[in-house]
Amino acid sequence: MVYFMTSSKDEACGTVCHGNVACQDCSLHQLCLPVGLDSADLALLDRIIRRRRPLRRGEYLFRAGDPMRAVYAVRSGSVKTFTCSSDGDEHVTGFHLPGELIGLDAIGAAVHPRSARALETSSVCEVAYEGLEELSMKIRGLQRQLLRLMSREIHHDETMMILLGGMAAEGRLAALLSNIAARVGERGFSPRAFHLSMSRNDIGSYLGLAVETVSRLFTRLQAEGLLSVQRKQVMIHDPDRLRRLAGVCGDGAYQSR
Amino acid sequence: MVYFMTSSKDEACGTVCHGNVACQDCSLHQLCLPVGLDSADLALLDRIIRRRRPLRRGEYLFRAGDPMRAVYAVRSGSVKTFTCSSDGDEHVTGFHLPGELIGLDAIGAAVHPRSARALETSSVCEVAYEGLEELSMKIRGLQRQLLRLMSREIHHDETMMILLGGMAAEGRLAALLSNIAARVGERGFSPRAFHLSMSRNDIGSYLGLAVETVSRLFTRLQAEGLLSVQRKQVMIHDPDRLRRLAGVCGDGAYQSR
DNA sequence: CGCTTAATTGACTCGTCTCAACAAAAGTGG
DNA sequence: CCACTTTTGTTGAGACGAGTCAATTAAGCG
Repeated sequence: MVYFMTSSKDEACGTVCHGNVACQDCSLHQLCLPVGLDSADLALLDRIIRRRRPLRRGEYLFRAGDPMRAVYAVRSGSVKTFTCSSDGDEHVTGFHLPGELIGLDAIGAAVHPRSARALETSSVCEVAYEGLEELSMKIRGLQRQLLRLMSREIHHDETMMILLGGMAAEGRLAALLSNIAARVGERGFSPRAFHLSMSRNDIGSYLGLAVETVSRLFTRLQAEGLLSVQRKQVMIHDPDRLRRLAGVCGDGAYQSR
Repeated sequence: MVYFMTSSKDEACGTVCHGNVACQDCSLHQLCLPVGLDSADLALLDRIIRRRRPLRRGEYLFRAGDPMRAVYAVRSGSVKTFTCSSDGDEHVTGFHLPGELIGLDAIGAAVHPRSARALETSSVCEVAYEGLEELSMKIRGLQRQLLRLMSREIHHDETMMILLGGMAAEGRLAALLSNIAARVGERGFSPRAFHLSMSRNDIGSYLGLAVETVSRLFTRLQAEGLLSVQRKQVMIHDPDRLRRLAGVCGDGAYQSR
């Protein structure tokens, strides 16, 4: 199993792939599709899930235009989704951490509208969509969780729209970092110190900023003592101030620029 | 029934509210939740739907923070969804035409994350969420359509993210106008000439632009002969060129700025 | 028919992009 | 294992698109 020989440096969340664990034994149990299912239901769910061999950094999970046959759950590592513009360069639409579902935007047209590739060595569960639809009719908890996850995705994307439409560069980066910190935290790792698996280019593309701007912002935030960063390793010193920069108030409302 | 005495000028899509039509007899049948249901199923669906009295322009359908008990389908008129920033001004997250569902972003947290208010006199169907979850377990076609609509919403929001993150002001407005034109067209009205029910302010907020910029863009697009606009009435003269400005190529890919 | 709100237009400012150079990693092959 | 190339990230200087402020006009609305 040569695939598992990835350096720890190459793992964003520290999650190491342990081969073919069933949903039942998966540590992402309480974040992913299985939330609220009993072990009988989990056994049914397992039947429509295929654990693929891990993807190496840069490998495609699927490409824009591929027919949609499954949705995917990240099990370890991280994945980005993106479109290519006519002149060839990418626009990143999302970064996906373990426990998160990819491909939910493809259900409507039965075709994947974006491409997905691994940001680092990553393993992924493939959930046959037909089976998922079928099972959701039988297992109330599964349907509920699927709808919940899709709803959250909508909410997250709306939040990004507000961010991109209403906040200046600094706020955008602060929001992304706060968001990643929170998600890393939910997965049981320190929200204060983590590894960014994506390049500055990807960050810029996601936030609608030039790479140079992203780089300058990191330098600025570091100078202001909010965080320290070297290369891809980030340490957050003042999470509250970072969140305030990101425009989130106590009540979750956003402040305009 | 004083509510139905709205001037035709006040209706974005020309759809006039006809009172308590059942889903079966609704002209939005093939766009809304009922897609693919037979009349027995439609009768069941009708039982969880309440037709509310029409909203007048500016009336709230729900407010950010309200507990989520239902999702809503626009029946006539149009509705905007938005958040308020801490200093009180709005950020618009969506415009919703007849047949479109509102409140799908609230399922995850069981609380509405945004507010919704009518842009003009509008009628709306209230779909009790608990009933919808229940019924989707029984009616395969309903589940399928609900998932499809949510997936399309995700796809649409991603497209907006790409737009806001990657395109200049002109492209953003062109994209919005093309999009509205297409949706108006799907609803059986002319995609070449329509009424914008939202203010320049709303458009600016939605596109992440200042009102003044929106105004100047309209003037510029008109000067270039792409469209003519007076007040809220828009006539598109060159839909292809507009779509090209919006950055959409034949294959649906986007071009960067 | 005034009053208020919405839309337009102009002048000026500023944030972010672009272009360009350079530095530091990270691969690549002898 | 080291020299070389390529990729990725950082920094600086200048340009420009879109924001802000301010004034004016045009619509709605009571």
